[in-house]
Amino acid sequence: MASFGKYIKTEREKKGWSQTEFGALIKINTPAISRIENDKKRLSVAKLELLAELFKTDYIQLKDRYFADKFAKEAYEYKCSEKVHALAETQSSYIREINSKQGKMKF
Amino acid sequence: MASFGKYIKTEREKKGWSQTEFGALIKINTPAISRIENDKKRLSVAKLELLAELFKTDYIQLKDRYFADKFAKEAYEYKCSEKVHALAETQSSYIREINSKQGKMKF
DNA sequence: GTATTTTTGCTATAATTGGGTAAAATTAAA
DNA sequence: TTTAATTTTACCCAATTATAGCAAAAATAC
Repeated sequence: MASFGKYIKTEREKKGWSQTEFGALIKINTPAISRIENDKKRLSVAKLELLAELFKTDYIQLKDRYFADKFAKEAYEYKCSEKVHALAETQSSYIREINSKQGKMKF
Repeated sequence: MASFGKYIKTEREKKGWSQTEFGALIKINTPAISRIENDKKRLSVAKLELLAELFKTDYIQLKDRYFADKFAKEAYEYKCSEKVHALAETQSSYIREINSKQGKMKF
């Protein structure tokens, strides 16, 4: 699976939009689009909903893809072991569990 | 598996250190230790190596634990699906693959 | 060779973060 | 219960990180 940036590039091209046209739709200027597509900069999370609409794709899946890419890059940057995502999975289950029992999150 | 903050608290107590004593060793003041143990703030990544020494534990494993906690919290905060970490795993493999083929990372 | 599209450099500003001080609250000990 | 030690809260700040924009260079298409 390609990076999130490459995914955006591919989908944008499928739609036949230039970076400038696409940028106008999602309200980001052309240089920023370029940097996003080349994974030099990250699309802000706030734009994901609009992005899903523009690409006519499922928002939740898009968000998962976005964060998966983010986590993978961070894990790579900090030289985490291959086990880190499995551990994160365990940790997520734990968080879900304690938050279904008691009410709130405290972090 | 408990949060990273609770892990620190547990290990600190095993050593019989007060937050202040532990803080002196790791060079962070007492209130900050409290916030870290209660998952209100995050220990800076730069302290992980020293932390591993103090706790006499493996640095790589500690780092994995730290990032697993970070990823899990972020996934929870943004309401990612349970699939996100598995996706991240796939993404990590992809990054490792392209970086063993070509030389550098560009992100 | 010109026009369109994409990328790079640089800059300004907003947001986040890790940690600091002082003081309040809690817990333990006398 | 008073005092002493420990932990937590409220508020603040410096430094990094992110966002976003313009101008101009580079690349691609026509």
